[in-house]
Amino acid sequence: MIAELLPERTVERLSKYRRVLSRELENGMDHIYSHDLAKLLHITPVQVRRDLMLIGHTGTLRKGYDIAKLIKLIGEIIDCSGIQKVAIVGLGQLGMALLNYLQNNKNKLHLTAAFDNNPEKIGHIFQGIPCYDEQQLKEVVEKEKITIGILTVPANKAVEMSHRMTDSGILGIINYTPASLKLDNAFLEEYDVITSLEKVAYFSKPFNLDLYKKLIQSQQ
Amino acid sequence: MIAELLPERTVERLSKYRRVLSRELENGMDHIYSHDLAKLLHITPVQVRRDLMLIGHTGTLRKGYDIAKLIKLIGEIIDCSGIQKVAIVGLGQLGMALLNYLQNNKNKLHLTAAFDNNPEKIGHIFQGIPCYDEQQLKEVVEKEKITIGILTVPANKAVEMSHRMTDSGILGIINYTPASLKLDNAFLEEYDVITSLEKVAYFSKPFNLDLYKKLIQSQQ
DNA sequence: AATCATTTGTTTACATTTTAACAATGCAAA
DNA sequence: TTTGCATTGTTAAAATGTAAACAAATGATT
Repeated sequence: MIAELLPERTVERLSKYRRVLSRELENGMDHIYSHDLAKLLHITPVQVRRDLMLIGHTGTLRKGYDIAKLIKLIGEIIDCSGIQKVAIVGLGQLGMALLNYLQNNKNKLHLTAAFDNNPEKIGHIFQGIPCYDEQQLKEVVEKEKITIGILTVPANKAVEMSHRMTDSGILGIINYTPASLKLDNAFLEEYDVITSLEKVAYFSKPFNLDLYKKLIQSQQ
Repeated sequence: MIAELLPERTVERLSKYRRVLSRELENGMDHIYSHDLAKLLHITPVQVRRDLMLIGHTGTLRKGYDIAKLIKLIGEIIDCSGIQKVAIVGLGQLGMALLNYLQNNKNKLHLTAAFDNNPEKIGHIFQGIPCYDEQQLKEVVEKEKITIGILTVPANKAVEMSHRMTDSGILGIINYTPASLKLDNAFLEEYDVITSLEKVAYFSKPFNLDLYKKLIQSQQ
C-alpha cells in the first residue's frame, strides 16, 4: 500500500496517534477531527492531516476520521504482519525498569528474553521473562527469532554487544548506553539520558529560556 | 560570548563531544582533529567544525583543537554559572533507575530530591537522595531552588504534576511519561519509550530495512 | 436555491538541520 | 624558496521536517 519509507517523525507521531485514539475509542468516540487529534498531542492540525495523507488514510468531510479504521491502518503500517520479538540486553537498573514497563504489552511487540552476565539473574524469570546468560545470546536470538534489541549494558561493553546482536540476526537496536554506535545491517535508535538532561539544562538557563520563549512566540 | 540560542542538535552534540573528549584527555591526548572527533561519534568532520564554529571555538591549523580548552568552553556554554539542581518526580521503577544512574554526577547538575506518594518511600534516602511526599513539591523545590525536573509519574498524573512543577519554579522538564504535555513557561523535552520502540519496529521490518539501507547507501 | 461555514487533502512556502564546497592558512618537503 | 598538502573556518546547497495557504467538497442556514 505504502511503497515508500515514511519520515521518521511521522512514524513517531503515528505511534502516538494510535495510543490516544485507542483511548478515545474506549471513551465511546467513533470519529475525530484533525484539529481535535492535534490538540491531544499539542501539534498542529496540518501536521495531522499531512501524516494521514502520507499513509493514505482518508477522512470524511464534516465528520472527521474514523477512529477504529485509523487505528487498524496504523497497525498495518507500524506492526509486522506476525509478531516481532524483543530482547533486553543488560538487566541492570535501567534494563529491569524497562522490563517491568514493557511486560504488559498489548501490541505486536513481545518482550521475549533478557540477557545478563550476573549469575544471580541468569536462569531466573522476571515478570514472566527469562534471563539468559549473555553467552547464549546468539543461540537464543536465533532460536526465538528475536529481531529487536534494547541495549542497556554498561557503556564499555556496548560496541561489542551491539555487533553480537546484529550478528545474531537482530535488525533493530535501541541504544540506551552513552556509547555511540554504528551498525551496518540494522536500524539504530540512540537515546542518551545524560545528553538529554544536559540539553534541558542548557535551554532552561534563565537567559536562554527567555530567548527560547521569545523564539516560540515569534513563531505564532 | 554567544548571543544567540544554539540549535538543539548542536547542544546535544556538545554534550557528547565533552564526554568523549574527557576520555581522550584522560588517555593523554591534548589535541584532536575534527575528523578524529567525528569518528568517535560516527558523524561527519564538517558537522564537528560547524558546531565548534557556532560556539566560537577555534583550533589551530595542522594541530587540531585543544581538548582541555574545548571541554572548558563547552562547560561554560552548557552548564549554569552556579549549579543547577534536579529533582526526580515519581520514584517508580524508571524513576529509581534514573536515580541510580544519575547519582554519580561529576558535573554541574546535582540530583537533589525525589518525590513520590508511596508512604514506604517517603522519608527514606536512596543513594543519598531524600524522597519527599509529592505534596511537599512546591515547598522543597522553592527552598532548594530546584530548576530541572525529571517526570516519571504514572501517565494519568503527568499533566497535573507538570503544572505543579512549573508553578513551583522548575524551568525545564524531561517527560518520560507517555502523556503529551504543553508547558508555557518552561523548556520541555519528551521521551517516549513505547514510541521509540515502535519506531524501531517499523524501520526494522525486513522490507523497510532494505529500503532504509538503500537510502543510506545512496547518500554516500 | 443560494450562500455560508467547516473540514479535508494537497500544494507551496518556511525553518531547521545536515552536507558539500572551497578559500585561507601554514607546515613540510623538495 | 616554492610547491604541495593537510586542516581549519565559512559560505552555499541539499535534505528533512513543519507550517501556511487554499481549493474542493458538503452539510447547514437563510
